[in-house]
Formats: sequence, C-alpha cells, structure tokens
Amino acid sequence: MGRTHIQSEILKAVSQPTRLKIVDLLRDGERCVCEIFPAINEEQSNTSRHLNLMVSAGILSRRKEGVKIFYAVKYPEIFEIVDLSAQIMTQEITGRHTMLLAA
Amino acid sequence: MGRTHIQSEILKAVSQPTRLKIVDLLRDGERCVCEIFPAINEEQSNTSRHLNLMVSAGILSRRKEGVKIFYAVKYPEIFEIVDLSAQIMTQEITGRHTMLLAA
DNA sequence: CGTATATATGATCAATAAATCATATATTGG
DNA sequence: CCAATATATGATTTATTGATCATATATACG
Repeated sequence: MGRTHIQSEILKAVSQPTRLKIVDLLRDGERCVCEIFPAINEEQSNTSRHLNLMVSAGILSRRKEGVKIFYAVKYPEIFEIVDLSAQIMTQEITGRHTMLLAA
Repeated sequence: MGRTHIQSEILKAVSQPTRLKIVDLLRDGERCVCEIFPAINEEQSNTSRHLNLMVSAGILSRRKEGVKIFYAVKYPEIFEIVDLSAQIMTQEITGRHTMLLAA
C-alpha cells in the first residue's frame, strides 16, 4: 500500500451519500448513534457500519458515555473537502464552465 | 437523486488510487492518454476508462487534437481536495491527533 | 436480577466498481 | 489506399461495497 491508497481510503470514507449526510450532521459537534440514524433516516445497523468505516479511515472519533457512543469529525479539513465538492457541484449545475467553453 | 448523490459522484471520482495518480499528473496542465498511462504504469484501456469516468463526473475536460486526446482537471478545487486529504493523512500518520487524545 | 435501551456484528444478498483482453474506431502520414 | 498510432469500448471476471435481518453485547435502571 502506497501513499495514494491511504489518501484514497480517507477520501472514499467521505464520498458516499449516507456518509456525506452523517458528516453534515456532525458539523455542529458530536452526536450519538441514536441521534444520527433517525436524523438521516437510515437503519441503526447500517448507520453503525458507516460510522465504524469512518473511524477506521481515521476521520471520525468515538467517545463512550454510558450506553451511548458519540461520534465526531476529527479533522476540520473534512468539512472543507465537502464544501469544495459542493462548490464544484454548483459550478457544474449552473453550467459556468461549459458556458465558458461554448463561448 | 439528491444533492448528496451528485456530491458523492464528484468525490468518488477523485477517491481512487489510479485516479489520484492521474489527477496528480495533471497538476501541471493537460496531458494526452498516451502520456498518462505509461506515467502511472497502467494499461491504456484501464486508463481510458478512468479518464472517461472523471469526465462523466464533471471534473475533467477533454480536448481533441488530431489523433490525440488531451485531458485536464476542470476545477482547481479538485487539487485543493486532494491536498486536504494529504494533510489529513500526514496528521494521521504522525499521530498528532491520537497523541492529543492519549495525553 | 431482569428489562429496556444503545450499539455492534455475523451472515447473506444485490449492486457497483475495477481490471483485462480483444477488438473497434478514428486520424495521420506515406 | 494502406499502415501505424491513439483512443475507446464490448464482454467477461473478480473484488469491493452497501443494505438488511437477526442476534449478540454492554450499560443502566427499577
């Protein structure tokens, strides 16, 4: 495994619809699974797996408090990545780039 | 398909080892397939598919010049995303975050 | 201690993605 | 027009991913 594989793992961990929703939800701080899965309308089981995947990729932290487990985004850079992808999406949709090419 | 699906498609398009290598190669401008696939040590066929995938996702442009086809990264934000993931990787490897937690 | 609540995980299935080989298509130069 | 070069694509195989159901584990509370 090289440098690109680790980078790939980090990026893949954010690049999935359900996980993007989770990350968005975690923008204003940590949340427990019991709050997350109803908020994003996914199964508890499935949500748990996605959370674990992101912890394994190193982008989420987990904190135990009684019976609840709280997850949080470890690096602010994750939010920046999501924001940048949103910017690209907007530019693609408004057709800014294609317009320039057609002009 | 919602907002997250488009964002997911854009991010997934960068989040794969071979494609990360291609994007890195395109940092200093457009390249044709014949330059790309030997540089990243992949099959022509496979490289072509990855390039097409990124064009479909909207992050690469293609320009035809004679028999050659040149590809380029359409949005500088793509490089920023890759750079941010590299920063996260570095922090993870140097254990900056885990150290703080253990302290 | 037994019950309720929160979370994780094994097993399974379906869907998606990646790689490969062979071949098709297109463009240029002789 | 033919050969060479560049790129794309169909068909196939293998690997990875995501979802689901049932169940296990762990903690707290009455």
